[in-house]
Amino acid sequence: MTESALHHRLRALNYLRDDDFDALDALLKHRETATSGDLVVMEEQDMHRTWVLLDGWTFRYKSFEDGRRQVLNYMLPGDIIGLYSAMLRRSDYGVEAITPATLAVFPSTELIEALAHTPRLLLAMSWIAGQGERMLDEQIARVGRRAAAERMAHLFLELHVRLLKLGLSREAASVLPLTQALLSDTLGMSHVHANRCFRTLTREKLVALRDGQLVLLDTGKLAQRAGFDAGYLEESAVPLDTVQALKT
Amino acid sequence: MTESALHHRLRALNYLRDDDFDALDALLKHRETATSGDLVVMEEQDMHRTWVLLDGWTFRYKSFEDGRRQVLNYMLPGDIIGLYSAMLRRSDYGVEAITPATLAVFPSTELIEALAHTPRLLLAMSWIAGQGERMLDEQIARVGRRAAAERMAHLFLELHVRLLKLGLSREAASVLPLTQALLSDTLGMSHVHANRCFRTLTREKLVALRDGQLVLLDTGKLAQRAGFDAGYLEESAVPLDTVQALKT
DNA sequence: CGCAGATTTGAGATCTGTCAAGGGATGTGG
DNA sequence: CCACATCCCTTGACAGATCTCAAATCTGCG
Repeated sequence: MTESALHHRLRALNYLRDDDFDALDALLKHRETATSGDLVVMEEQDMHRTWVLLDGWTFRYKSFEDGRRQVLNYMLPGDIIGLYSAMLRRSDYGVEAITPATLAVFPSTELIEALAHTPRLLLAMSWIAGQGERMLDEQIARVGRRAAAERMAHLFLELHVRLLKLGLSREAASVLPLTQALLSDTLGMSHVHANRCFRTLTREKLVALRDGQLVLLDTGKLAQRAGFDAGYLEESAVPLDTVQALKT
Repeated sequence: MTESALHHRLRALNYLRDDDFDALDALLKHRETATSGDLVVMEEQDMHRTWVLLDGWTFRYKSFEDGRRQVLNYMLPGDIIGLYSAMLRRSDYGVEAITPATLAVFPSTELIEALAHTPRLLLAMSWIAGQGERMLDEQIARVGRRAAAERMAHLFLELHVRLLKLGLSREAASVLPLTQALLSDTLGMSHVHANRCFRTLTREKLVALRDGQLVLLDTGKLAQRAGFDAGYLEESAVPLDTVQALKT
């Protein structure tokens, strides 16, 4: 089994043991693939499964009866989809693939069982869940309290930093597989206004469309433009005394 | 020890045993009180503790350098503050009491330890975390994709339904301890506009200010006004097969 | 009484949405 | 190869929503 982004992320925690990883690997046996536009999770669908995104981009969203849609967050390799599936009867959200994607999928009950027997893995999963919640917090603040163009620049930087941490991008720039319609649904604005904001950033030479791809040109200036502080993305190690408690 | 809102909430799950509750009670020994306006958690503060709100209202927020502020969610009795504290070095958010409040407080490491030894409690806590995330999701959709007055009506209903479930309100109406400034920071609008939306709802006889208190007059019409669907607040029981996995 | 905080309102500037239309790229079927 | 459809990006014009600035009222409190 190849080393997945999740493995890499967990290994950085520096306290999981081989048998913890064995328990994880046992979950990740079954694979699924999705192509761009495929639904991984349908809204209102019964959720008995959990996914680990191994490769590709997906996003989680809610849609309204009248067609409006709100993107909640983006999931990149190493992210977990449906961590709470075992606890929730139905999903309130949908998950769709942006790029071709590979996922590991398993019954949520198996996750619960695994966590119940490997407390260090439990700690690690909680840490991942905590990371996810911090990004949801920031999405709320972004949509609620930032100006439209700053919202966009801020989102770009969040994704850039996440890609950097995953080794999927270079320091200077990132390429994002996002359409302006998707951006507008993420940032809570019309697609026309999303285009206006994007064009503004383009004229400022901060971003560009090259061969139909969204390219970040100057992440430093973007950060300044957005008032971006990557603190909420820091994957700080767990304090040692917390780990001590789990030396079974 | 009196039966807390958290106990009541967990008891409704119908699968926790006495020893699970014992483990919980062991955590809840130490109490804190806060008065209106007190900070329970400071932004940027080191977080080694977790709180269980026993009584009163608090809210969680992020603030910007320039004074802007975004409320992320409201916490009512039975809610947990800092569930991920053990994993995160610093808090990215603050927590402030709206009303006089009583909280149980304990080192986050104790929570981890307790969860590692009582898998059913782990499942229950994950369930609570899942509830919390569903409300964050809805807050994103509310702020991102609803019109201002609908945002407000929608928030009112979320709080009303939560109060109902807690037995802290009557079916017909609720009284909310929120100022319009706080509402504006929750809904992502200026306090002037919050007032205008509120006045609109007032003129429609859906809400009122009585003796300085925010009163919901007609939750049925409010729900219609907001396109409110309480589905995301349903605390559905865990499927039986999930629980089976934990019959140790 | 004076002060601080909360609510309320008006006026004008600015932001954002809707409607409408056009262009470019891509893919499919004939 | 062309005709056509589809999807995405782009722009202009106008209407409507929302923000900022400013000021007035009210309440509770010391």
